[in-house]
Amino acid sequence: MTTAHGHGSARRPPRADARLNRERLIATAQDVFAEAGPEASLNEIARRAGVGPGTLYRHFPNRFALLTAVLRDRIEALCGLAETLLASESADDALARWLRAFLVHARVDQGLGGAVMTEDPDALGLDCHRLILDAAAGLLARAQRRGTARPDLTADDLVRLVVGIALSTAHGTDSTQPDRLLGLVLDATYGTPLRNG
Amino acid sequence: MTTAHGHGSARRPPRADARLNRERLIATAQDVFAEAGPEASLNEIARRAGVGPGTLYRHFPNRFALLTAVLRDRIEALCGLAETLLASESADDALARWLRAFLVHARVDQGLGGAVMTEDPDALGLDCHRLILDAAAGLLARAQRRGTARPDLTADDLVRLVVGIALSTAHGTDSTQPDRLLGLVLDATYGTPLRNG
DNA sequence: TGTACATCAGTGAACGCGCGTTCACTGATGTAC
DNA sequence: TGTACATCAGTGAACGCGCGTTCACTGATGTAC
Repeated sequence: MTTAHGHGSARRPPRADARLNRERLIATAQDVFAEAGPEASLNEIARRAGVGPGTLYRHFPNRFALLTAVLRDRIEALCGLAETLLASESADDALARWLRAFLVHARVDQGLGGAVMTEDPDALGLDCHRLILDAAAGLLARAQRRGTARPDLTADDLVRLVVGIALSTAHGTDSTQPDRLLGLVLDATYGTPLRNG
Repeated sequence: MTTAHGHGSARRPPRADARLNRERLIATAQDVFAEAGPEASLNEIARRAGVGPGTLYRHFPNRFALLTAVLRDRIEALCGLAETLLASESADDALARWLRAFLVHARVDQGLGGAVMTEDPDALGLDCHRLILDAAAGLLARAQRRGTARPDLTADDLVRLVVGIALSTAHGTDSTQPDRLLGLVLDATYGTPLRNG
C-alpha cells in the first residue's frame, strides 16, 4: 500500500550526489527554519547547506515544498501515532494523547508546524493539512461514539484550537503554559473539568 | 484625567497640516494593514496616503508605532468596555462578554490585533499588551472571586487562548468557527459545558 | 489687517540591502561497450 | 577492468524587485511686529 505506482519502475533512482544534497538541504532547512521561522531566506538555507541556490530550486520548486519535506517525517509519525492510539482502549485518552503530541509538533521550530496549518490549504500544504485532519477526525469520531467527547466538535475545531495555542505561545516565556492551555481545551472537549486520567 | 502632563503647556500644539497628515496616515494604514496584514509595506501606506515616505517616518519612527496608533482607539474602547462590565451584575457574564469583544478585536485586519499581542512585549507593544492584560485581569479576578471561573486560570491564559483562536482562524472559511471555539473556551473557563446565559 | 520671517513639516529621489529566481555553463555520475 | 560518452545535477553570478530608510531641499504654517 505504501509503495507508489505499482507498474514496474518508470522512474530511475536518483543520482547519489543528488540524494545527498537533498538530504543536506532538508537537514539545513530544519535548522534555519528553527532559528529564523518559516519565512527564513531560501538563499541562506542553500548557502549553509553548501550548495548553490539553483540546486535548492531543482529539488524544491518553492518554499512550501521545502517546508513540507522538513515536516513530512514528523507528520507521518503523528499519523502513525494516531493509528496506534485508535487501537488503544480508552477513546478519550487516545484523543487527548494525540492532541498533546500534536501540540508538541505544532510548537517546534517557532511554531512552524502550526504555521503550515494556517496557510491556504488550496496552495501546497494540502498534504499536511489532510493528513493531520484525517488523523484527528478518526480519533475524535471514536471519542464521540465510544467516549465522552462533545458531539458538536469537529476535527478542524480541535486542530485549530491546538494550532492557536502553539501560535500564541510561540514567543511566550512560560514553558508550562501551552500544556496548561491544552488541558483547558481538553476539559472543554470532555465536558467536565475533572478527568480521572 | 485624560489631559496629559498638567504643568502649563510645554508642548506647542501640532501644526494643522501635520495633524491632517497624521490622521490620513492612520486611516490609510488601517486599510492597508487590513488588506495586506501587519507586514504591509510602509512605503505603500505612505504612497496611498498621498505623502512622502519621509513624512510617515516623521510621525511614526517604526512600524510598531504605526500599528499601535492604528489600534489605540480600539484598545481604548476595549478598556472602556472592561470598566463598564466591571460594574455590571454577573461577574461571569461580564468576563464572557469582554472576551467575545476581544476576539472580535483580535480578528479584524487579518488578525492584526492578535498579532500585536504575540510580539515581544519588551519591544514597543508594551502599551497594548498591558492595557489588554490589565482589562482581562480585572474581569477574571472578579469572576474567580464572585463568579464561577476556575481559580487556576490567569489573564494571560485567557488572552492567549483568544489570540490563538484569532490567529488560527484568520484564514479560515467557516465564519461561525471563531465564536464556536470561544464558546468552548468559555465552557472550560466556567467548568461546566452548559451555561445558563 | 498686512508683511517678514523663523520654524518645522513635507518631498521624493536615491541608497543599500537581501530577497526569490534564472540560466548558460561546468562537472560529476553512471552506463555502454 | 578500462575508457568514451550521454545524462543530468550543481554552480553561482546576475537580474529585477520592493523593501526600509535617509537627507538635502522645498514650502507651508503660524507668529511677531
